[in-house]
Amino acid sequence: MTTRTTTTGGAEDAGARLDDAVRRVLGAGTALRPAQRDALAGLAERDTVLVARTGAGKTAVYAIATLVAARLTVVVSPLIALQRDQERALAEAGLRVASVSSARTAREQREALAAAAAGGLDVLLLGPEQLQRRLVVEELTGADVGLVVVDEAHCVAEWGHDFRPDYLLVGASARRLGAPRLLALTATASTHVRDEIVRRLGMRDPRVLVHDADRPNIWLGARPAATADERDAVVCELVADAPGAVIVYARTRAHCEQLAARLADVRPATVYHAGLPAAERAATQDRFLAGQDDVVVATSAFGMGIDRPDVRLVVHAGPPATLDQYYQEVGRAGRDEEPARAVVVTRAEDHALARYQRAGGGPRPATLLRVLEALATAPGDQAALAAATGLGRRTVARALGTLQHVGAVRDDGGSLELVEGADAHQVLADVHEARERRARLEASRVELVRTYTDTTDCRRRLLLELLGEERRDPCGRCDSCDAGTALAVAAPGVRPGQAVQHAEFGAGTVSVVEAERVTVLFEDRGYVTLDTQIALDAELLRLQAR
DNA sequence: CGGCCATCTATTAATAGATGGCCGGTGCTTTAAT
Repeated sequence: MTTRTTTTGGAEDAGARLDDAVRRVLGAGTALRPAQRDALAGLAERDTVLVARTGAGKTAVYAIATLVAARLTVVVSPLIALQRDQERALAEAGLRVASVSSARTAREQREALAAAAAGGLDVLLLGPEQLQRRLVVEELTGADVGLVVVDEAHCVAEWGHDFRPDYLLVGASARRLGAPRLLALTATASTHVRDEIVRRLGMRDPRVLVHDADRPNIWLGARPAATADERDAVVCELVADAPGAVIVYARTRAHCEQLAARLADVRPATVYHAGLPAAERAATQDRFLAGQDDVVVATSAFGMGIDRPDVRLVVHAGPPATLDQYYQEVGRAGRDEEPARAVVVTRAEDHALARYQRAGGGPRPATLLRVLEALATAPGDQAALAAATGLGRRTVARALGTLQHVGAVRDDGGSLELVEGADAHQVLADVHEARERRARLEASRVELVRTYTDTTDCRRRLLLELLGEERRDPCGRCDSCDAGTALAVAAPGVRPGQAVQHAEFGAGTVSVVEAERVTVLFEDRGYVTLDTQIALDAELLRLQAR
């Protein structure tokens, strides 16, 4: 175990250290961008959520912070492929970096952890699952961890609940490493996703910095279709007419295959989804990134790490899962700042799939009871609980995430404990309540996608307000603005972020303001779209003073 | 919730239409067998 003491020689010294770190990471003559400067200032004192577009240099932020602090930074990253990219970039900047994942041999993993514990590393990259391994926890507990970075932090909110439950445990794991500072990074997050990131990671009084949400060079549009055939025909027509590189998003693997086959007459297209062999997926991605292929038809699997500058069109054949995800996928267009387009083509029935996929289930009450019993009689870590209950590790992780969320379980230095006085029936009731609330929120997020696809108001304003940026005027770069159907907002005083009280739905926050409608995020109901004038006139909705 | 496939039913015997059941996205991990 090594504890490094940093000599703090006043502000001048700190300033010099920062300048030196900036030079080392960005190269001589490159200045920090505003987003980077904001994030770095104050990171030493407070947990931070940084929402900034891809390419804004989020990696450089923690690289610089690491050099300034001269302590170990642990980076939680969702994909091994991303870890690999980051490792390369950080090594190029001269940082001592390693990663722990199943892509590494047991020996490499031990060496990386030993180096981390001995002060021989600047950055250690790993996935959330690794933080549940005893070996990893023990080594890192002895390390001098100053900062935990959660990269692609929207995964905490979007994947934790069902898909990758270990994401729900990242906050507790981070605190176990000696309560280091937390930095959450993401390119896109609506206000409620940001809130959830903060809550789930257990951040204390964090700064939430949002930069450059808008991508002004991307024209936004939506096209309705009466039938599936018409929808796919419109998609093909859009692809045929588009210059340069195109990404087509579909919701199912089968639909990807169908669309690619149909496109073959128009433009050659490759398919990308998680059902394909890893080697084929990698080859498809490489060919697209290298500019050898220009059209990819993909599910949402084609996402993080896709950074090709000259994508001219992103088409969605069917509605995206959520608007958060939509903006993330749209954001892969026009990274070179040249004009690009994003069009979603939908048929009303297509929203059904999203409703199904987001309904979610969560652990069954019987499963929760077994885990609760095991916790009462034999507390231990995740692996021990899996053995004690006879449940899979994944099931246990899911149950623990759920139980932590309702405050029934505490993660205390490697061992999980039942909170004193927790009553099983009460816990199950709390879980049920939390699940109902979540189901309502998820259902409302699906409806919000419909609000977007169906609006005749300015689409950009709608998207940006959801992401927490207020726009008063139509953007002039979407189909609604082109058609002249986007109107200035009629009801002044109803603004994004405004706290409101609704007669039936209770307390909420204004999320999106259209000309005649307002979408409010209610704490208990999720997103609800109301006719502004009617709601105000009937006194259903009251604006709260700040 | 809706699409798709297999099976069933009805009826101018090979095909149309109805019915029921199943499936749908995202990635880490680890282990067992070559």
